[in-house]
Amino acid sequence: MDINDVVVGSVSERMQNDHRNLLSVKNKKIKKPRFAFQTKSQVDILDDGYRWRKYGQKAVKNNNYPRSYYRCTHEGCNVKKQVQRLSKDETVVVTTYEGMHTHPIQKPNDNFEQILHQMHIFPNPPCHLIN
DNA sequence: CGTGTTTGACCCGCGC
DNA sequence: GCGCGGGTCAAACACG
Repeated sequence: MDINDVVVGSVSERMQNDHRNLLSVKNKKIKKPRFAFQTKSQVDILDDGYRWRKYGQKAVKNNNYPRSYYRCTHEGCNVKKQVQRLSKDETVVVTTYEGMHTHPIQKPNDNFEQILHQMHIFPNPPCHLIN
């Protein structure tokens, strides 16, 4: 995919509450970092340099396309990510990262630098919505 | 043979 | 208490 296809914007639709997120919010102000962004790509496999292992796939309401759940395969790195495709626009893919990587990238990827750069630009769009 | 995907079952919180 | 929606597990399978 082309980096130019990355759409810089916040996710309009609110993501589901995470159990752990609710817990941490309840206990403290600690909120798990959650970065969501949309990409315009034919393929929903966005390789950002990390190794992802799919652990689930569920259908989404109001959406004909399923949502895929991925987890970082690195030991001790419990970063999760879910990829969802909009039924409205098949070419738009919503990618939501959960947690932060604490290890170097395992796979060189030129696009990743730029994607990371894009991600750094955004704060946490749905942050206030989650809390 | 090691690693990642598929896919139905399972679990849990919530609303009725 | 039960059903449902959403998230995860894990065994079987695919592929290099």
